[in-house]
Amino acid sequence: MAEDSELDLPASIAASWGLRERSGKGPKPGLSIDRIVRAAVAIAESDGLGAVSMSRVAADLGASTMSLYRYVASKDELLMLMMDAPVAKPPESRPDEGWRAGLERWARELRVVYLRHPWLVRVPISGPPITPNQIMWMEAALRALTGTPLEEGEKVSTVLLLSALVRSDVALFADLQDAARTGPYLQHLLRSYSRWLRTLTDEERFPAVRAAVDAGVFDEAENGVFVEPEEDYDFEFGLGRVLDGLDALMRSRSG
Amino acid sequence: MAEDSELDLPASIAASWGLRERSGKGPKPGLSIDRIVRAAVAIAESDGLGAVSMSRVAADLGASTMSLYRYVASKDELLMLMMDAPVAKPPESRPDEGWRAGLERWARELRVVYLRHPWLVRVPISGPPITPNQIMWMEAALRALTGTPLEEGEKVSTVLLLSALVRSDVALFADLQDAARTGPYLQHLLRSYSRWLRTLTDEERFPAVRAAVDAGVFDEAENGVFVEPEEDYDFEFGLGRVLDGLDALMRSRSG
DNA sequence: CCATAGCGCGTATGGCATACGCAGAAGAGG
DNA sequence: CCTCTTCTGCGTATGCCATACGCGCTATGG
Repeated sequence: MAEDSELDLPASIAASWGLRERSGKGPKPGLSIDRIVRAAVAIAESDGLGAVSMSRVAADLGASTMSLYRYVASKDELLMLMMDAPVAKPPESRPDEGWRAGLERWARELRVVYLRHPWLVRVPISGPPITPNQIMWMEAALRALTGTPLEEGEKVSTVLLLSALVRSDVALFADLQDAARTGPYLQHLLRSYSRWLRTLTDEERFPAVRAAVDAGVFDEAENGVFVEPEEDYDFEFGLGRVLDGLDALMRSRSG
Repeated sequence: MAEDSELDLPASIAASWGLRERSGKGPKPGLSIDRIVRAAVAIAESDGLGAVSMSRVAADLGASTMSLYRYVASKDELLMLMMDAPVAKPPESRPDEGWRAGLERWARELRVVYLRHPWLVRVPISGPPITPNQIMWMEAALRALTGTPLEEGEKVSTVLLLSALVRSDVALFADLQDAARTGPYLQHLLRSYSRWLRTLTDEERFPAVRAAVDAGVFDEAENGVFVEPEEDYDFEFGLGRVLDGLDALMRSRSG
């Protein structure tokens, strides 16, 4: 009864925090959570998240499908662990830089990680983060905000806001990549998005959308700009606005 | 060759824009896209997006599974149409209110719609919006920004940013609802999130997270606050920051 | 009146996650 | 050394799922 709260965390998650004791009995395990997660990530990396099935992962490891369930209770658990793997270590905090530079760097680096693994935004999220690396990223962002006049709740809200910004930005890129994989059909649809939008929106009912379309805002996808989004316009704009808004709040408090 | 660009839009999407001519031949259709979408939405509403299958939709309509494919080319298409249905009509623009009040109202109303239909954030998005109501919401937001010193691209970025804010906020609520549906297991896990976070994070490696936990930031889920989030703290904070950031940018330009 | 286009749907295929149980491996305690 | 317990890999089976295909029918335009 003393440790009942210990027991209801998924076993593999507990393992990722290093909280499992091997009983030493029984046969030596032929696989490991780590190898399974790595294999699953490799599949997502090359063929997209949709290609990750228990049978495929097992086949790539030369094992049978059901043997995976000795290590992972369900596919959902595997997905949770997959989300934790590629984010690796968050950026170190530099004491010399202010909160703004710190958050900027944090958000940009998170975005780079997500861009390298676009399938991350496709994992259906089921609850707040509990895996180690996810928490470490949160720690890094919160650390950049220590010493600011924000309340704790506001700091967490800020981190959520920045994460949402990164995820939504990368989602646009993931769309393009998925489309490219699915075949030329969706790809063509995306490329002609601007044209379609113009066809469907008449000047009377959609003047504002038309203005944006005619200004060429949606032509990015038609050229290749979207495909190598090292420095993305949308993202930098959103990041700038959010940080400006934080700056305004802090100034109104400290001064 | 003149109309080739007309042909590669999914038929049901074209129908939702009112672009289909019925040929009048053949038997009378026993179903309609509208009824199918409504039935699918009803299922998502009551049992979650995961319960929406072609067979379930057909059964609820008293039809066979395959008959649905006469109206909808694929389940993905159905999902697209489902996303369009509940957002209905966006708020009307009020000429007397400024951009800030307009965007505030827009974001809050969008959030209310999403909160009423939390499954919306669970639909895997596959590309930019093309359905009529989605575009009308975009129009409404862009309209609130006409007359501001923002460039067209910046206006669109702003709308994307606000949508991301709404979606990420509602996603938290959707987690809770899904957990409640899945059974008491996940529900309990979510309720004890704060406790778990505290157990897993030691003071040395996670001082900032600990500070937030100890300040009670994550206790919301433990009480019922999260469940009736009519006015949510995170959301209003994020919205305020983004609008403040926009305000700063506009001031720096117009003055 | 009949060709044709649109309709409903039965059947079949190939995928998926995963429950269950068996057979064997290997350390633990006597 | 023996046996019991625990853990392993995995074959089999269940019940979902989306959807390709083709047949029989219907109603209308020519």
